Amino acid sequence: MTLTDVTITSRDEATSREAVTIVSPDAACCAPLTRETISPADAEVFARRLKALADPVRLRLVSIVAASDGQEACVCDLIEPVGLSQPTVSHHLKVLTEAGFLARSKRGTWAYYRLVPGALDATAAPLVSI
Amino acid sequence: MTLTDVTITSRDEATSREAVTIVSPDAACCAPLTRETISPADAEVFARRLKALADPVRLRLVSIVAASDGQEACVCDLIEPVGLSQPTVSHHLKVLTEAGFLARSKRGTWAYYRLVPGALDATAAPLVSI
DNA sequence: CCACTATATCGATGGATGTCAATATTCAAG
DNA sequence: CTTGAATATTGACATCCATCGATATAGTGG
Repeated sequence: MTLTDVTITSRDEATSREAVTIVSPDAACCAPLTRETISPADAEVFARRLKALADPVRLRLVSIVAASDGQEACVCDLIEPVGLSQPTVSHHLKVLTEAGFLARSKRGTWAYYRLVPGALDATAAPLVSI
Repeated sequence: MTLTDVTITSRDEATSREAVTIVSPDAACCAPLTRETISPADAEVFARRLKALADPVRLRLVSIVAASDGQEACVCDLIEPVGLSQPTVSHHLKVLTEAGFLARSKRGTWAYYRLVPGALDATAAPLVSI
């Protein structure tokens, strides 16, 4: 991403939120940044992924799927372990799928959710390099 | 970790009326777990930590602090970059501090927030081993 | 003590989210 | 085509959360 030096006005609740970037070194009066910071857009994307995981039920669902044979589990086998209603489990699985952590494949009447390889690692990696 | 009661008893008796379901000889009818799954309590704790990070503003705050000299930044230097009100920034910093990602130290009138070493890595680690 | 600055807390508010019951949809079997 | 089962979607509701303005608290200097 490109650096855009922006004179940040006061809190004029305008919509220019994407333009906030790191401070150029010459204007280092207050906070000398030694590295580049995450861009607002990247933070938004990353937060969305983390939010999909930041739920105890969804963490358990991912864990059960990951621990299942072939890293794949049927919905009917996920309802009982988490102890919630079928629509709720379906909702959580949808959130995880839309976030890229699970993938759905239907076989007959059953829907199987499998772990997307590398999805969890791809989310963990930016954390250590933040 | 403790192994929660993984009753792998299938719900086979549900269809015991007259339909003799043909079960494949490999007996992999439902969900054979090959590994241990996360406990509900651990999922709750982990989800709480992830939730503290799953916000674009907080991710940017952590990033700015991490990129600052000495991995430490004053509140007054964090308000402008994120473009939000001072109470809101203070709120986010509190959330991050209570979650163990930041630590606060007051010097004079100013409050400095610094990165807690290893906190991010400790959160990223369980993700890859889920 | 008083004024000023930096930060934290409080109260309110609009929007996001987790949950369920009811219903729709999809698919296999008769 | 009709029935039944597995799953997804919808609508409603309660709760949580990000944000702000107003205010309180703490620390510095006169």
